Amino acid sequence: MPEGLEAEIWRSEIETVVGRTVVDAWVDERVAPPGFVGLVVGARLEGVRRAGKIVLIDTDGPTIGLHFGMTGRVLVDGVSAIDRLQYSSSRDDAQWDRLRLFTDAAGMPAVRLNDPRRLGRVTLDPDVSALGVDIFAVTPARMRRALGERRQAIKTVLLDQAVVAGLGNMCADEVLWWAGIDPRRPACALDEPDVARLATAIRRRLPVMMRRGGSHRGTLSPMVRSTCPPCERDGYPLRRDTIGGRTAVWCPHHQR
DNA sequence: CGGCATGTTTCGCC
DNA sequence: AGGCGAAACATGCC
Repeated sequence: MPEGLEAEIWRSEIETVVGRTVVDAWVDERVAPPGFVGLVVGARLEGVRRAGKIVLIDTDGPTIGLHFGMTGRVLVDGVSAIDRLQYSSSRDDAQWDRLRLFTDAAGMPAVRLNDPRRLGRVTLDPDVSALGVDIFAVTPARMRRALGERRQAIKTVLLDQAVVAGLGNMCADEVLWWAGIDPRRPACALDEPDVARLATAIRRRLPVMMRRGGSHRGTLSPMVRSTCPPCERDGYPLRRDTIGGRTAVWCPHHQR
């Protein structure tokens, strides 16, 4: 589930608890730095930012970093903003909680990080300086500069968080589909119109997907990814390949 | 049951 | 040096 789009949705949710003070906290110590609870209890939540796929909660103490891995999600005051919007078979199981921040002594957690697969992490003052251009700040010029002369497949380069911060596997396939670019092409082989179409696809499609509920809500939905039906644009059968170790779904007819 | 999964990091081999 | 693939992490789901 979690790519930059989901992180942005959760960032926005967490804004509703800014101003409160953490009166108690619990964390799964396997995914957090030593001493985490002691450092955040008593802290006042002062703001919430996002850097790529990472949510950053600023306090009058340390900044709390939320990293979601493959299956992490956030619930604010007991509600998940995303699960209401999409079919989700995953249940709300407290045994998968990795972080709970309480702002009321006797209430439910204000912020919960719930992550069955436990690939997510909770960090303090995370270093985000190596991240590339954010998904919501992409322009053709920045895209060109970010891609550089890299010879790797464009799909692989798009997933590199130091190039574009916040794109995940599903969104990368989606924007390449919209831009009509073969995911296997070397990034350095893209010409100016290619880069412009790619930047435009990121700028135009990601907000649409986010309004619909996130990375699952593109043309290349999970169902489409698993069944590879005819391409919605031209009817040619979609194809599935492994590129850079990740599954890529694409249309060999219009993506060139 | 076998295989796959929205992510990241590490290790070994060119 | 840098690119690349495989493995590891951990567990639910089809």
